[in-house]
Amino acid sequence: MTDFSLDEFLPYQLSVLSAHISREFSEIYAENFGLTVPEWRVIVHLHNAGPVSVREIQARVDMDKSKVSRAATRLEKSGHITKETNADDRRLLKLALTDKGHALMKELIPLAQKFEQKLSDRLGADNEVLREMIAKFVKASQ
Amino acid sequence: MTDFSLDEFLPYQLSVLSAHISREFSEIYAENFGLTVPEWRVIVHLHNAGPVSVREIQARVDMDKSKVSRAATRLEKSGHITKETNADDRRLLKLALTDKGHALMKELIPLAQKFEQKLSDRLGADNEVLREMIAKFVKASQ
DNA sequence: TTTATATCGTTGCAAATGCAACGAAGTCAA
DNA sequence: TTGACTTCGTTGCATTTGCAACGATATAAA
Repeated sequence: MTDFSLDEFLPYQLSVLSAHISREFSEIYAENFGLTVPEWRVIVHLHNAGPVSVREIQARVDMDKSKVSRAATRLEKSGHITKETNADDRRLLKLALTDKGHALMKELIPLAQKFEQKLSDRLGADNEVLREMIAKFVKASQ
Repeated sequence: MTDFSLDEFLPYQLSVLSAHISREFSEIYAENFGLTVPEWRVIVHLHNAGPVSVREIQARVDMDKSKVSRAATRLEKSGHITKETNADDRRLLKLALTDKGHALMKELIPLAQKFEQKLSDRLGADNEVLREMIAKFVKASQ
């Protein structure tokens, strides 16, 4: 009988690891701010990149466009972003943070940085090497 | 304005990496055998561990019990596993692979090993170190 | 025995998901 | 200008998900 251990299967390990860490972090911003993961990704990207289209976010943040669209709708309803049509190309939207959105980011970013620090502590001596390797692996897998 | 890059945020990187690799692999067994990820996890665990309860799988395979239960129901319908009640404790189920289930595993395991090899090639010199570090990280995060 | 409490697997339900299809808007060649 | 084709964001739909609640069974104390 062929032997095979799920525990040592890299796709499985990565999935478990990612799920645990995502949940750990999302509990922070879900509890405090009522955000979902897609909303978090959209709002962070808008904070970094400034006003952009749905298509732009979709490409940069690894989410289906319907997921982006729905997250953007919720963020608009909660007053964190605005949606305008791009005057140059009226197929495109221009999503942008509101003042309320910026204020939210001002609270969220320190929490994210604190969480990053927590992960670094958890990794100890492996921290930098592991991060570099994962970054390389991400690129090689895209 | 505080700066924060999603690209360098470890939870995000892990999520993207895990999603890509899971999809890459699931395309193999989804196309060829019509399995979902939860079904794959259940059937692999049964192959390794022999007959066990839903509770046992839930704990060992990092899935909610409802997910395990539904995957098991589908696997039973497709003839890959059987469900019996445990005679010693009639609250428990005893899930076990059928001959058809064993035959499926005999085909699937080589594909999984081939995929592992592909990932190892992709990782190159990082392969062993990264795997060790991830295993450690998984344990530290549980 | 009776009663209270815990555990097991299933199910109902609301929310989230991926995917395809859609209308609107843009492009470009005939 | 027309018509074919592409791209954008939204939406419909079937499926999956997480979570809580449930009945059934087991355990243990009164």
